[in-house]
Amino acid sequence: MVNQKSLKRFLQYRLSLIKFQRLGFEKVFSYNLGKDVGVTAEQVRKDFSMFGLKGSKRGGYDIKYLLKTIDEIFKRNGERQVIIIGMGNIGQALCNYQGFKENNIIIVAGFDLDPAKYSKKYAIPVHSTDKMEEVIKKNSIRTAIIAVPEFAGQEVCDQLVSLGIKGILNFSPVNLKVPEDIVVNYVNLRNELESLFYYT
Amino acid sequence: MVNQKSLKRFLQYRLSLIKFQRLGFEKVFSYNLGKDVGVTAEQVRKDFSMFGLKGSKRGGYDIKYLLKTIDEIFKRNGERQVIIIGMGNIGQALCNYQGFKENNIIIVAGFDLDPAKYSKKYAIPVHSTDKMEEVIKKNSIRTAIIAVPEFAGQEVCDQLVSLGIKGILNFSPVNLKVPEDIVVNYVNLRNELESLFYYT
DNA sequence: TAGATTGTTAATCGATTAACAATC
DNA sequence: TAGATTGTTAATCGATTAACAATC
Repeated sequence: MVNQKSLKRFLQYRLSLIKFQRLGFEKVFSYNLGKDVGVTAEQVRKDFSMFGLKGSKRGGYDIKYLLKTIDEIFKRNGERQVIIIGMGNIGQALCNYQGFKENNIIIVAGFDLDPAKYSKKYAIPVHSTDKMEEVIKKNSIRTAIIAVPEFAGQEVCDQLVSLGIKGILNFSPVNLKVPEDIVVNYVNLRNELESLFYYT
Repeated sequence: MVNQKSLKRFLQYRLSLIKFQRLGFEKVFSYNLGKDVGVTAEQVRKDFSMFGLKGSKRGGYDIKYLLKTIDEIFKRNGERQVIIIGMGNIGQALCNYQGFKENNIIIVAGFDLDPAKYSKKYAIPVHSTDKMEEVIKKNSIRTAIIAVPEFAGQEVCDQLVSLGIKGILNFSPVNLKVPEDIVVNYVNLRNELESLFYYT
């Protein structure tokens, strides 16, 4: 399986490439990108070669070509759909997050156990978790965000996997057990902040 | 400097220890903790020994003692104060985040360039960035959250460092250049989600 | 061409895991 | 005591970096 870290670097390369393009550049060298993103030039070349991105031994890399290929890697040309399970604090914030909308990531629906949340007051429709299967099948969803409390994390994860979800962004503070073809990215906001108090 | 990854594991050990305690246990072995948190028993023992946490060669580790020591590492006994720079979508969500409040992390104030945000409509007071110095000095703040757009990330970071901030939680998609005694934790929600579409 | 940069193999580095002596 | 677990040193592993031949 592909290196998750390098995938995330590609998204940073992309931002950097757009910057260079705006400045009028058409080509970049590995050390230009590396410096801007904060990695070595070797890392950039290694990442590119792993994904088959080719440069020219004199002229460096063509920005347009790189951007086009990176866009393909992340399916940026189509609409990218995702669902959220758990409409608490984090779930609600994410469904309003501009950073997703601006990058044609569509949050199709949210799911929650609490019927009080099925009203129309959110930016996305919110359903009972019973309807997960229906929504996933109808839209061929492959990607989901788990934003439920600790106790429900693994159970929700198991459901999602059984419904064909391949990639999970997990905000619950649980180490999820998943089959090896499923990818989980962990975000634990509390730990990221709290660990800094060590230095206080 | 201390390993950031191991610091974050300690916070997971803590959650796990609390679970064991609720179940009536007073002692745990390294393999109990490891299994629950999703790391090896060797990792647990290594982490503990790096921070000087001692167990008994027969009875394992004392839960109360571990929790007490971990609480000290993260200054959990006092009030832990932090500020947010950038009251956009992410900043607003964070200042309502229960996960912080429940763990005596206090967001003292938010800062933003937009005067329209200085009103009283948020859970925390929001000021002009001009007032950062005053607030940081008065409260002896050492920890800050950067939630500004890309273009402002580095500038805000430089300001914070010059005002004595030691730990930064950075939500802006920028590789921050900081002196080596400053610790930056990166959270890039968009990258974490978008990288999953590779598997779609 | 000469110089510069890519692409890839080898070396390094850091973190994780294995092994095992110490010992409760 | 015998058995089990810690604490730590050595081995492994994976990812990053260095080196350099290929070549534009």
